Amino acid sequence: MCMASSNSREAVLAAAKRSAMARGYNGLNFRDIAAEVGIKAPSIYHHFATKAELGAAVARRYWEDTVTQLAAISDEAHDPRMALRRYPEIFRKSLANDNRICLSSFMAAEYDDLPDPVKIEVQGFADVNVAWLSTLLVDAEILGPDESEIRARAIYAAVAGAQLFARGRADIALFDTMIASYRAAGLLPA
Amino acid sequence: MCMASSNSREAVLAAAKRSAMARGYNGLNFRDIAAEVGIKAPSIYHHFATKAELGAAVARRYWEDTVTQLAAISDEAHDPRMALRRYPEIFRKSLANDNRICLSSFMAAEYDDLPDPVKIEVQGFADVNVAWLSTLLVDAEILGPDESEIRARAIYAAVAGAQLFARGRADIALFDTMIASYRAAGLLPA
DNA sequence: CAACGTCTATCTACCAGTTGGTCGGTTGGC
DNA sequence: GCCAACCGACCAACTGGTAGATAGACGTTG
Repeated sequence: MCMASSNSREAVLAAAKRSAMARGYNGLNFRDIAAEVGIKAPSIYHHFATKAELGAAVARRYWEDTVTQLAAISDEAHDPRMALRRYPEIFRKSLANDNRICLSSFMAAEYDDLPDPVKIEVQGFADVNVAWLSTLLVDAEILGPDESEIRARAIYAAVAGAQLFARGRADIALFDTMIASYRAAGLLPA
Repeated sequence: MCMASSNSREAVLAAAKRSAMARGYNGLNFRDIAAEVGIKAPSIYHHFATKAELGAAVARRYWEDTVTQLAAISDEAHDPRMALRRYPEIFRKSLANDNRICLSSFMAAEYDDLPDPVKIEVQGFADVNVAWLSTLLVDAEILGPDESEIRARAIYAAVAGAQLFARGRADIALFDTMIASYRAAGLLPA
């Protein structure tokens, strides 16, 4: 019995992503993923040669999905300020989804144990976030192009930090409070 | 051959702390710690009954040490603004020490896998940071007591986030840039 | 003072569970 | 008949943890 080629692969990728957002790269494990997908562990090797490869694929898919979400936000918004205002939504959604966090934060913590291909894809997530923020900060005329990237990095780190803090208390309201505080302080546009 | 009672216990605690700041609670492992201390793994059970107990002791010691460091900063500083300015130093030191990070950030990520006693001690670290920041924000007349705690939490999360980001690139200069950006934006007092 | 028991810190040897990964075989669609 | 997708059985490495023995420091007692 075999399903259409890509179905299992996609299902593995999706299950692994969910797991990685809750338990990190070290927490990823073939048996649990397989069980969730409804196949056996060795079958995963048919789609991914090693754990490192699976991890890299998960991280890559993660930032690709994020590009889509960010694009959706900028497209829907009437002006760049409005889009920037909605930025924290992405991080909020993870918390709302079983107290999970950004895969990139988790894996930045696990830095020492990460195979190189995984590291590269993890950095990709931060890169696309910073690029999006930087562009919008310029478009919204909040900062000039010379300062926007640095500020974008600061915003990304701060929002990710708030997400991590809220996870540690399993309290999403804390996340909202911190984002509001960033706005009040001037880090994020009000 | 046996050493004075507390020496090994302290050495285990110190080695475990270093390891936890690099590889988290899940990365803690009795054999490596024992090897670093110069004893065998089962000997650790003479000082700590379980891994959870060791983890909790490490986390507790961690925030106790932080209380000392924070107190030193406020004591040395001539005014509260000066003390606040030096706050990021603590996080910077971990990065300078082999790209390690705040144990509390790491364990907030590992939240799902943490035994309850460990969770409690980990939250203690954030608590003492927030309390210290909150007091100084009021003393420096930057904020009133009604807003200071919320802002303190935001600052803590932002600085921890910057630390995490910098670790993900193994680049301490990024940390400095982000802190500078927090100051420019108004999150931290300039 | 010597003999004794005791307590602490440590050891060696071992165990069961989990992990990433391998091997050889089966199944079913094209 | 071929090939992708899958399976059961297995393995070596590593994990937290246990059992039982040993070696030395120390106070007590004959």
